[in-house]
Amino acid sequence: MIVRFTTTFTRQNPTPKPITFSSTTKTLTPSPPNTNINHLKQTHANLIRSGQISNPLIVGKLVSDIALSSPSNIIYARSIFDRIAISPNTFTWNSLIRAYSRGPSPIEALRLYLHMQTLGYPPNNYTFPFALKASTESSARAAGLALHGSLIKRGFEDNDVFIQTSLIDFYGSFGFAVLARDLFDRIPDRDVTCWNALMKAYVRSDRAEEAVRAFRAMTRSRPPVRADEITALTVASACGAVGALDVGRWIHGYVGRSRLDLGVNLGTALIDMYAKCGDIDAARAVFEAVRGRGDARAWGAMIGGLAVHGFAREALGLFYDMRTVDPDSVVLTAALSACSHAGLVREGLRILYGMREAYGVEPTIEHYGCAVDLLGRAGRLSEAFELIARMPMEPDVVLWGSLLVACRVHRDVERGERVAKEMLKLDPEHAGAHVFLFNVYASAGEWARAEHVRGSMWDRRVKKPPGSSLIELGGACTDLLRGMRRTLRWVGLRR
DNA sequence: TTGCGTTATA
Repeated sequence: MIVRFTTTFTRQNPTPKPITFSSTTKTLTPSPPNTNINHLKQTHANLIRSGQISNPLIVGKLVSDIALSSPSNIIYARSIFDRIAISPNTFTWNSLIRAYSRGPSPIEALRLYLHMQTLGYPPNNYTFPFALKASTESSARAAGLALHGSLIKRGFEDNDVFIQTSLIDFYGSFGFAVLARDLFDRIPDRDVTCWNALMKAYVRSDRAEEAVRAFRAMTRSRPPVRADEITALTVASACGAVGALDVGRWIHGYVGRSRLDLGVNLGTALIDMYAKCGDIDAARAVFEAVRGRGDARAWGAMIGGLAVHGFAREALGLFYDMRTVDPDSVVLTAALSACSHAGLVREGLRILYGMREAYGVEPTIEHYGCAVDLLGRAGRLSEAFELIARMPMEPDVVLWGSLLVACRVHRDVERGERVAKEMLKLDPEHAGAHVFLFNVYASAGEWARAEHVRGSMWDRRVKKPPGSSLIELGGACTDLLRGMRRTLRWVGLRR
């Protein structure tokens, strides 16, 4: 195999160029993997010819570039790594750990991290951000905590902003906003990235108001820290989460004023923010500015936004308008949800059954869930059950949950009871399923069974979370009760 | 050689 690359290469390029691929491959990385990997294979061949394959620094870069070019190439990279005749250095280990941490099996990065140490290679300051990323990606909380301990012992906690940012992200991803904040406060020279990580930590801990507050603090900090696209995108998603339309509009204006590039990523975040805050016209306007960029995510945000605003026809029109962009799994979910909201059963089922062939997207449980919701809302409950029986995967609580709502709306007590019982098998503490069963038994006068359900709720300490509504008041969102109190204070009816 | 990144269902 290697020989074949070598001959191809020699025929095309009799005089191999000096090894400058570190800069060329960097620019190649975003291009489609098939073309990219051929270049990398040539580079690999070239290295073998020139004998530089035994240079650990150069091989490390090659391994890294191949592994990062596409997740499917990690195996190829690994095979080179495993064959390095002389012992690999820490750089090479880091490169592979980095690649795995961003690929489909980040846990492999943690295995390598342990492995390098059993072979006597100590991790350095570059190793920890990758290993922490791998812990975050694979939800390996214990591993991340161990890494934190290990890096403290090695004295990296206080003097490396990359490691500190990775730690903020790690704790933030588990919802430990206080720990993230604590780490952040101890960073002497804060750059944009660690501010961004802090804001993201707040968003992930359901404290989006804090994220917005942190953003304001960042703009006022000394020395000044300039916001970048990721700042704007994170703040926009925070605004969407709490419905803070005023701040959302302001960040949109800020993007224009500070000449930040409104690329697809930022555009997608703004579309979603406006849609979630109820300003669908503003969402449409942003979408028009970025729709030509050929990114399925922007389309997904727009189609989904239109669907929840009741513009199902427009959403589907947009979906069928996708010519140059291939719909991804999310776009198809959004299209199905549009059908669901508009009661377009046949259209939705056609999308579900045709998606593999038409778009090459394998239906997931989310797609089946939408279709079950679609049938359920339309009152076609027996068909919903048939679909569940035919699915290639086991139904989850979310899927049963949408069917339970449908059973309640269409007053199908018998099926509802079955669904609620299935849900309690999967999640014995599910509040909604308990309440449903209780109401069914109580309204049928079956007090013994109703009492039994109530007892089980008591034993499991299941509590139905109280419903609440949100309103925006003075640029921030509060729950309705708090908002009303504030309003009453304003008009002088309350102190 | 490094850290932060948006979208969907219920």
